[in-house]
Amino acid sequence: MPRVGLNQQTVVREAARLADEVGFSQLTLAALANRLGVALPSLYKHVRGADALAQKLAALATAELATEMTTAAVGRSGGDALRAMANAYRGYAHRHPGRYPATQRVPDPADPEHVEAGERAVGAVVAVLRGYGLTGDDAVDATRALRSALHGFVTLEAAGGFGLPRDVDRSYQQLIASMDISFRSWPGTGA
Amino acid sequence: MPRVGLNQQTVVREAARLADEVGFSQLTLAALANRLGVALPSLYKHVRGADALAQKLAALATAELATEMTTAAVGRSGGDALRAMANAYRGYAHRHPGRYPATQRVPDPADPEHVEAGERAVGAVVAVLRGYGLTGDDAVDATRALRSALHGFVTLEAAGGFGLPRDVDRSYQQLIASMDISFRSWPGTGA
DNA sequence: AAACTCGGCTAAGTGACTTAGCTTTAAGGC
DNA sequence: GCCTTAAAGCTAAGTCACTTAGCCGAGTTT
Repeated sequence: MPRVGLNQQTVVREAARLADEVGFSQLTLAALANRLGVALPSLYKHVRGADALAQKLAALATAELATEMTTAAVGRSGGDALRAMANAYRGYAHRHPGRYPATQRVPDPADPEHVEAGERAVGAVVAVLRGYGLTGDDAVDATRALRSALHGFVTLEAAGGFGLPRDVDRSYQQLIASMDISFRSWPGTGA
Repeated sequence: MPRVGLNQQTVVREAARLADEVGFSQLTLAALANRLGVALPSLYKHVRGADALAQKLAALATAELATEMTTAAVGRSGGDALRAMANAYRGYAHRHPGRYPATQRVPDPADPEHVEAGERAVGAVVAVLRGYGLTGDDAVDATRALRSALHGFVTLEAAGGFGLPRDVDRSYQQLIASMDISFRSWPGTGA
């Protein structure tokens, strides 16, 4: 039997592609093995199992998302940076519907790349909020608020929770605009 | 063999209890059958299968959540109503960690009770927003924003995405306060 | 060329869901 | 009070996904 020449990276990358096609919850080792042209148990030479694959996929997707968020915000500030980053966030979820859910997995402390990717993602948000003068506790609260809003919107949208998809773009822009207003007069700032 | 005397309602109610104990994703027909004192295939006399059970559980949980949201907001208005409803929302998710994820399933058009429950939940939000003078397109956008924020926060919190759980309560109150500010000067209102 | 590593394989076991088909309970008609 | 019958329970068996064990040959190293 000729060797296919897999390694962990090729396996995880193909898993990401497959997840985007069939959905994260439909990602199965059998389908992945089939796609890679090997028998299913052969995958265990490269990943420790289904859960470990999901974790590695999370690390990959989180790193990609963090990069796109950072890139979008660079060279901008305030509402401009916020809009760019928020649109990058939702754009990633749209382009990678299978990878996005993976990013919600809490980083594995045993995987430095995963931890670093998570820190970069949060760091991108914190950097944007610093442009609003938010630091310390306020930055923590505001970061959580922004993450909640973005993640919640994208998740509900993906789940089909918004009825007709017609005006979803506009609703998202309004959400961003409302967050912009909130951050300018953040509750804890003046009081 | 004496009959246990199950029906669909008892099965779904027990599934809800079990889900709260072991988690929605760990809810299994085998465990449920064991809990009810019957063999696994016997459950098929009452529910059509695992997916149908999840849908019925979604209908139950959505109805409960809608009731709690409505009850919390009744007799209040503006920021008062918003705070009460938001706290009821998160409170339900805390008290019923297994049922809450079920509420994210889009209502099954073939299940009138499920559809009605979903409408009541959205109706509760819309009613609160009417207290801010938000109607029409603005109400649609604001409803989506509020649902996104609440759902996103609760989901990230449940997933352990907020690091130390110490100040999560305060962050939630700040989120609500920021939504209150947003709704008072909703982006689309004045412009 | 021999040896060794390692990436592939087959075989086999577990747990979850599902279907098919049988049995027996319990209710209702006669 | 018996007989019929719908339905609630059961066992048996099949599918699918994940996992482990252990074999074998390809490719590299010496």
